[in-house]
Amino acid sequence: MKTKIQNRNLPLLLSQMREIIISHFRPILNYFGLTEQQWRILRELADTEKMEPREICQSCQILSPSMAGILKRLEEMDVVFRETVPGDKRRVSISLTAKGQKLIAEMAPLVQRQYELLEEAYGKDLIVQLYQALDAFMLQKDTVVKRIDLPT
Amino acid sequence: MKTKIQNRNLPLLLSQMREIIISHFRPILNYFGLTEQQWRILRELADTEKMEPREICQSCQILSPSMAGILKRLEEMDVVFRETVPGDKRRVSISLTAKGQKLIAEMAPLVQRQYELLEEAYGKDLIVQLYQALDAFMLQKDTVVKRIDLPT
DNA sequence: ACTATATTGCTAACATATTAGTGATAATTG
DNA sequence: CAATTATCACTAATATGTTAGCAATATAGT
Repeated sequence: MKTKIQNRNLPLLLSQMREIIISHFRPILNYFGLTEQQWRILRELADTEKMEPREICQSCQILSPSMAGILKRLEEMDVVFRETVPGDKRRVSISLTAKGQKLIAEMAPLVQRQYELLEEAYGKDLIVQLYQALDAFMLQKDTVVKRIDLPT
Repeated sequence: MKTKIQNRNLPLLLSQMREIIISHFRPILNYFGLTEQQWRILRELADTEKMEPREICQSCQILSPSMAGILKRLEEMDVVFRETVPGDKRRVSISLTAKGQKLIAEMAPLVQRQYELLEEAYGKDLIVQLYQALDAFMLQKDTVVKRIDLPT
């Protein structure tokens, strides 16, 4: 036996990479009492203003069932609010409250400064190279990939 | 107000990238009744034979408290077993059972074939570029990065 | 109009993540 | 040797991930 997989584990490599980066920002989030998911959502809302849960799910890599609980807590924290979409009673729209905008404004310079420190430490080249590789891939993200046949 | 973060969200970009890749393998894992974490662990064990929980946690990006439950379930599935390390009664060692090795042997060719399909679809260049960027970063992963001062 | 289907957000149940903390053991120090 | 500290695996509590499925509403086709 003793089978080994010949290919490297690309998803794991990406997870490890992400962990290295996010570890430098986690202290900031913790300081403001936010979880990673909460911060991801607030940050998207800062860029896009109004978003519907489904859109937030897609861009923030969070599933709908998780989103329900997270949004509920963000509402209780009074940093986001929801309003129904006129003309479609199923849909709702999420936005930052004034308190939420104030929070973003307070965190933004700290986050940006930490990104600068990251570039200083690793060198701008490495970071740029990584962004380029990721962007090149993302441009083709809708490429159709064949799926292997699974035994029935 | 209306503050925006100037930098792109690198951790999110890496998560999205990972999701694109892993989505092509998830059907294989599901077919064999494995979760992503379970597969990650089995795959590492296939490469390294004996590993202690702490080592698995590090390489598989899983925290110790999660590991306890995951290993318990893998034991119940009879794909791994644990033995105590002689000379240190705190430590244990995890290995694949015969059944676990058989499972790996069965899955390996399917996983490898899917990696090939991935390369065919996206082009080898894109994949190589991505590996190079990640590897270059990983070589420097122990670089010391300054941390911003958080307001007291 | 009427039916069938799709979409949206939600809940339930279970698995895993996250953080803090525990008991047992080992290593270190005085 | 005794006392302190560190390490290791684990548990507890809560948050989120994952999968399946539901009710309400919207859309398309007849």
